[in-house]
Amino acid sequence: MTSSDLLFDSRPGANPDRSRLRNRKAVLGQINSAGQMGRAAIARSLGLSTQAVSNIIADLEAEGLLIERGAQSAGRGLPAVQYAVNPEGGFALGVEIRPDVLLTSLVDLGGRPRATRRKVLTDLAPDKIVNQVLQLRDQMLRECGVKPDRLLGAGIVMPGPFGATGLSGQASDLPGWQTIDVPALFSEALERAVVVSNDANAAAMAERFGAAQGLTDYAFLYFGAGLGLGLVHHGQLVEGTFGNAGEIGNLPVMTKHGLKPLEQMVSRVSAQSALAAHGPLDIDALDRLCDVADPDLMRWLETACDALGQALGVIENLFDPQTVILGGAMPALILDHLAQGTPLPKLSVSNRPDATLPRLQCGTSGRMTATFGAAALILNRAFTTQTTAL
Amino acid sequence: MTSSDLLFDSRPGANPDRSRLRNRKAVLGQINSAGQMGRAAIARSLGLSTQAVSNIIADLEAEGLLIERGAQSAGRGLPAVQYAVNPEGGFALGVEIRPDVLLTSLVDLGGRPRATRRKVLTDLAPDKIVNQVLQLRDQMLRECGVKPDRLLGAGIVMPGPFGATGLSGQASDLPGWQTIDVPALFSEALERAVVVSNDANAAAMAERFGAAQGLTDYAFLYFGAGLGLGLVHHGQLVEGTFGNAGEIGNLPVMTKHGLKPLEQMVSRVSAQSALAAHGPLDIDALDRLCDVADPDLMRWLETACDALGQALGVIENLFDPQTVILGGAMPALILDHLAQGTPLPKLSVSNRPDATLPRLQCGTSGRMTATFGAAALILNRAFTTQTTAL
DNA sequence: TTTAATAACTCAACTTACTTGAATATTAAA
DNA sequence: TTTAATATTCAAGTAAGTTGAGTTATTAAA
Repeated sequence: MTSSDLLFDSRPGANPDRSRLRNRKAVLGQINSAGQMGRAAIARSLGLSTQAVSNIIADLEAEGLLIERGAQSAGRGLPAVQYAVNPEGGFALGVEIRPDVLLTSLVDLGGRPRATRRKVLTDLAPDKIVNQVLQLRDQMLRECGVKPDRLLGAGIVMPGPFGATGLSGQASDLPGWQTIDVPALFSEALERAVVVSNDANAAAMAERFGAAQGLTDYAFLYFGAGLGLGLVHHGQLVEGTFGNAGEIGNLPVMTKHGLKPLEQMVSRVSAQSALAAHGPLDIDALDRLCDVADPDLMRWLETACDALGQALGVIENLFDPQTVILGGAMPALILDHLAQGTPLPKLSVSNRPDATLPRLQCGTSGRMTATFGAAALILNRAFTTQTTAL
Repeated sequence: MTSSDLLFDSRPGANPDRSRLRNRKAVLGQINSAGQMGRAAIARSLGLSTQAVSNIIADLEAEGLLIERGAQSAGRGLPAVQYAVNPEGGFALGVEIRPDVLLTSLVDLGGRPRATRRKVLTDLAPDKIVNQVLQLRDQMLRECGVKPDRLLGAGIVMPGPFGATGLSGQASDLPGWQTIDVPALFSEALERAVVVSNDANAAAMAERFGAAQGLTDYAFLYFGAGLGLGLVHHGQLVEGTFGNAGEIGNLPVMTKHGLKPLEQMVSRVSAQSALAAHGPLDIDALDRLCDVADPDLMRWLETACDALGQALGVIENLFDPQTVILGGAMPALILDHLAQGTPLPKLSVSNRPDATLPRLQCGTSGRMTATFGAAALILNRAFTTQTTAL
């Protein structure tokens, strides 16, 4: 069994092969979310015998997916030999296709980005983009000295919503891609497992190696051009029937000027238009304005926080998440302001006197979070078993 | 292995025992959602060998969980012997505890209610209620001639939200139950598997044997005293960190009189208060008013439909469900009016030209849907494997 | 009508991966 | 120093799914 076999295969029926695969993922996932662990502790947490875990660890270590971390004494008894995920054990390619630009990343098994590329797009034709991706993949693999066979797969992020919906036909759509079988296209070209999702979902997955490490139920509010929501339930994305769950941009919120769509109050575009007097502003310009506490920006922040608070109430009451994470293509300073300044709704199931996690917090992977998240979609496949229920 | 072993045990690690259990559930679940199936077809759908399915079917049939339905020819080749779930094979107890009344049901493995009981509560003390439940269980088992060992488990429905939250302290709370370990309480008394959830979640599960048969992703809007939402993702409930997901009652909706909480516009209580001039109205009285198209009720319906349409937009855009189902303690006529009269939001990911399912429809299990659903929580355990991911 | 193709199903032997129980090593507490 | 607790490995045992050959029933073509 090679490491790329770790991905996919999730038919409902269990047989020795698939059980083995499942257990390997469970062991890796457990170690990943705990940082490091010993055989016996893993066995207990998974409900397996230590012998079984021992065998699996031997395999995973031989394949380079795990590394020994020495023994750690914890009270009476023989100290347990600790194992951790070997970041060098595998890599995932992250691809984010936007109407204007192609972003790629190479992320290691530890969730750390090792290389990134940014390429302005002039031709959106699928085969052109596939070729660019192949080139960028090779560049990044070479740059990092990674052997191609260590590449587990690729995650592709594309603008949603997918298919013909009441929200389609927006500026974010990629012309010429509507009728394409995207997973097949990339999977054939890359000869690897491929997962496709939207930016908010990918960003949510990226946080499994950041703010959401060890969490199983959380939401991610993603700032792209607009605003998207990524939902994680039991460690898996809630993508919806057609992959369009989390379209929160049109959520109506109350403002001084009546009801407005959320993303008209809370998004990069909304900030930019509130600051139109300053001329065209990119993210860095916004960052500088925030740094000097520009009054126009502060006013926008106030209205944004208010709107965000309303959205937070809806998200919390509908999902009851462990936490809600903010991130995306916004200056970290502004995200901080939002996370700190947003009024936490009182009428919420998350308004608990005994809460241990913050109800709203910032993500850890910065502006490229969706591009890294694209890769995290694949990494998640190595750490968990997908469940095709019913 | 006895049939009650079918429930629970869902540790992450796979071993022969658990794989067997998993496969048994998968076979049962597949047959249940398809109605009837042959060995080979099941094997294909689950990714198992026909031999494995054959062995499992032999066991399940011997245990009385499956019944043969004769051979069915489909093209060339030996006709496949069809199997269906034997409704008599197992039963689940449904218990709904409200502040004023105790409702119970006995539901067979086919999802059909076989007996119900309703008992006005004067004493809410946990031990008193447990005793009542034991009595009602025995009554119902006797009435239906069901042997006690055919009882798989019990689902308990209680008013949410659970734990101390910003929404707690409402009228629906059960005094004296806040600090109780409810699953343990009933599980010890009944000596059976016990699942606890809220009314909306239970109602959602009830529809797996009704309007949502064969569906894996849908939402259920439940009319109780207020309004609740049950979310089903990949055939499993999305209950949230503390079991409080789906608290949609406080969702702000726009009305002629400004923003109002959804359940102030769409709920039995809201209908009753809109019709206060008619004096106190129970569900049957509402039904009669609807039947004669009472103008006050029609006016209420109009505002309710408008509010419901807004909520529907939020649900659809956040979850992208296959369908949204309406049900609960409301007259069927009113539910029909709501399902028909609610404006389907245009700005929605569910607004698809090629949609095959209705975006909004009525459930099939009537007023007792939460009580039946309580039992369905258990039945669902017999047909699917829970996944404790990460 | 005969024959070939197709598909479902069973039997018996085989394989795989987990479990069990005994043995050993290491640490902390008595 | 002794005892209890815990981690780990080894070797044998077990359970469940797979494989491949053979049987039976049905459709479609010769």
